Amino acid sequence: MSTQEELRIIALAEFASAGYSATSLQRIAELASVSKSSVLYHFASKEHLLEAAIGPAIDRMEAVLAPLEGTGLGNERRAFLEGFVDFLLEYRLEVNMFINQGSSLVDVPVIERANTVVAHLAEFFSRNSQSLEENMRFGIALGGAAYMLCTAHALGLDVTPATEIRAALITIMNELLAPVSTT
Amino acid sequence: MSTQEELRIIALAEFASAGYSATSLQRIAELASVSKSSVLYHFASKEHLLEAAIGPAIDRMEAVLAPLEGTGLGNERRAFLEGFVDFLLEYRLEVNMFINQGSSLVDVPVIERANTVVAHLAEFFSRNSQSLEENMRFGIALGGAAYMLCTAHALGLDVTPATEIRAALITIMNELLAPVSTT
DNA sequence: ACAGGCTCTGACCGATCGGTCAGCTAGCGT
DNA sequence: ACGCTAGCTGACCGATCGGTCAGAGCCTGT
Repeated sequence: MSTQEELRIIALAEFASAGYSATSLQRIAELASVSKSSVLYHFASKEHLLEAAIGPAIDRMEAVLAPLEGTGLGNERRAFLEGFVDFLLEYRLEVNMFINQGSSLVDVPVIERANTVVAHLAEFFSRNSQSLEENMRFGIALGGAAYMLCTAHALGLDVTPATEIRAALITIMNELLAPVSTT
Repeated sequence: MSTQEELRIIALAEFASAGYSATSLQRIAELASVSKSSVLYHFASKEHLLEAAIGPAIDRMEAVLAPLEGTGLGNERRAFLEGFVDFLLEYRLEVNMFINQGSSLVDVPVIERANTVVAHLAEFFSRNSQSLEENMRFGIALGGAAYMLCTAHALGLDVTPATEIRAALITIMNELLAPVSTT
């Protein structure tokens, strides 16, 4: 694995667990057994490193959420849900960052892009829900699923059997979103 | 309002929105229109300020979760749920901090206390659930409710009618926790 | 009038932050 | 043998961090 790719992975893990602003370039360099200068050789700045770390996840999220731009989910709801859950499972660390630091890292362009996508998602469900309670179901389902996955280990939850997790997540979220877009 | 109390409130808001490590004492001082030295006069250190800011919320959380230490919820489940939701609504900012920064602020004693309480909560539901899916329902319900409340404004959600929010939250969480401890 | 404590402040400290820069080294094409 | 480039480094920069300290201003009890 190239040094650049290794730095990307280490930075993502540290940004997600300790927080972006609490993670110094010095620490990333030490974890990768290189010098701080080397980090700044591969990535022009700390912000560029953040962008490289979470950019792919945002691209994927945009792709997953693209079908929502149309009139509605229609009969493809389950497929959308599966795609969304797969996204959560594959990009846990990045989602963890969006969830926990998305609001505090405003003014960082790449985070702004993630927030925009999430806002679109929220707007879609807000538009397709007919009451405050339905709207809250969306928030709990999506936020809760993302939150639980990211902090499960901190709660002593075992989430190793990925396929079982996936099936349970889809079932629960499907229930929560039941009233939405069944028109 | 005393300067000390004002600093506590300002610090809590900043810690919750921008993050603990991203918030400098200088900024808190400026928001309160006092000097940084004055902040450190009222609170011995940044960590003491954090403790003062979120300590009351942890006390309250411990009180709300105390009934779980026994054999189970029994027929007091709804009362517990209402107490928990009221806690979430009253201490939104503090809960936001536990959720978003609880894992990254380890080694700070007061945060450790909060994490311990949350771990107890998780352990209780883990013990009283009979499958992975039930366990995940707990995570989604509690985490999702807390998450949604704290970041609702960032998602464009309007959560001003507190009584309506409260009723909807209790309804949804009651559904999610339905299989748990109905024995 | 005066002494003492409470509140607050600016000057200052060492440490660490993100970032710059000149230069070292190894490999490779010619 | 030569020069060029990619990868990497230590020394260094100004800014900001959390925290210390001596002292100013003010209010109150005596």
